[in-house]
Amino acid sequence: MTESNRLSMDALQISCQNCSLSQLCLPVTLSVEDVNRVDELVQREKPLHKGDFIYAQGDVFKSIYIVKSGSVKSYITDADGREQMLGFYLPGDLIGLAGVEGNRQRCSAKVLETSSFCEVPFDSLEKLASRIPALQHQLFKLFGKQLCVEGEQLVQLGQKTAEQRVAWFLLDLSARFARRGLSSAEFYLSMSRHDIGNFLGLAVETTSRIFTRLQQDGIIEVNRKQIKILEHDRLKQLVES
Amino acid sequence: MTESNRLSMDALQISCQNCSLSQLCLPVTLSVEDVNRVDELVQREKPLHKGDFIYAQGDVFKSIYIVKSGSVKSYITDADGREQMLGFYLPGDLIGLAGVEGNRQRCSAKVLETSSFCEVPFDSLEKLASRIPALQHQLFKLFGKQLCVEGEQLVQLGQKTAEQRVAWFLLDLSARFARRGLSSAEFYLSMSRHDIGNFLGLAVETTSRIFTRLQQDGIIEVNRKQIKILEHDRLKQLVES
DNA sequence: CTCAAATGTTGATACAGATCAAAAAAACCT
DNA sequence: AGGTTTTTTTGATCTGTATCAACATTTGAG
Repeated sequence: MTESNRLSMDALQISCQNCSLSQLCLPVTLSVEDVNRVDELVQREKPLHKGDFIYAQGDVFKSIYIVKSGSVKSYITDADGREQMLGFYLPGDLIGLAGVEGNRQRCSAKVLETSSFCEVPFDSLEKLASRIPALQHQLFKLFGKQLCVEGEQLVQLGQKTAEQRVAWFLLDLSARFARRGLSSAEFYLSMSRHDIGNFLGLAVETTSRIFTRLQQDGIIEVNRKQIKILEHDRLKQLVES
Repeated sequence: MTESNRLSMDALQISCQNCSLSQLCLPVTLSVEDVNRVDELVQREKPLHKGDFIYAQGDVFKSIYIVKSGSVKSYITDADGREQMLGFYLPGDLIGLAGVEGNRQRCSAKVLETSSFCEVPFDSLEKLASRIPALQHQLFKLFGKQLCVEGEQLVQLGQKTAEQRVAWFLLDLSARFARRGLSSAEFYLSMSRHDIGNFLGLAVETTSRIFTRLQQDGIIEVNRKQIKILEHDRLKQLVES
């Protein structure tokens, strides 16, 4: 296959029109022309690798990003250098919205495994949004969704036991994989135990112990980073009890 | 003073044009005409009293609200009935943004003391925003700001000790009062110790003890709900240590 | 004004989860 | 492949904060 061939195939494959993720990041009835207008804004860079930054805390805010493949973690580093995980992002998820305020990225976004992205310059997107009401509405909804996600996280950190937090974490991921057409019962954790613990406000050791305990109880099966949920219902019970 | 007199004075007083809070909720250079267009959307209802709901979790999302006077708490009630405080709102603060997602209020907003509000129907605001780019931009920024606020909260809940959380809480309020032209050193807490504890992920007893300890250490002076910050710097040190 | 209910404070105790320590397992180099 | 580093697991101990209990204070209702 010649280089030009590959390029044209890529160009064909990569457009919002036929992107399987568009139901996640553009779940709105935009006309074909409108989708194409959005599509024209999208910059598709080379894939990034594990440990690479999409952006770092303090960077000038320019674009938002949509995960096309792979996964990403975002976290805040506070005054005394400690990190607080804010979230993990899967294909179709949007990253960087909080940056609008103050024109600076409020957190760092680091790639957990080789991943690719769509980059959308926010000022262009804004301009387009004021011409396409449905797009504007969609953007507001995406902001609102992010607020809900963080609200749910606050509930977890504020009230739940270590076991409940881990159970919630697994169920949340499970549901998110399911929405992407992947197995809700068996999946791979691209983030470290340390990251999971930090995200949930727990020490690494506690996180590890809970995984072990859930396995001993026959609720999940853990194989390193591969997780199998054996008893979805009991996991759910744990979270709500 | 006749009834009609009072009404007209109210009408005069209450407009975005001359509202002292507009720098908080509309901090953007909109033209006089544009501000008036926003103003036309604003519904100003009678004040609500302590314990009244602005909206309850699950209500259909219709409007966003700006606190004009008084204060408000917002919280999520989860499956097993426990509440998690999401935030406290002061004059100029916006409430209800998270509701855009799913068209339902994601949390309840309850009035902490007699308070008044501006209600802005969101669909009208959206329509106006697509005609006024600066307004659209401002709305995006307000969403972004809310995301930052919640991100900061996650850092607090995830990493800090009880003492650090209370110190942060006091400094945060202090700064917010200051931005409203009120004293940053002395203020009134309209929320209960229970609410503060819940917000910070602490038991009431712990919260109360920390207030006492901070007072014993000469850092603050507590008189029931009246707080005086004596040593702003030591408070700041606590948060960052 | 008086009593009941709600809110706040203080003390004693228990325990979940942090921290310390060390070994085991994986991942990463060159 | 072999050696180094990183990540994960497991065990022992410690501690901050929750919980339980009791009392004090404030608020609110009639």
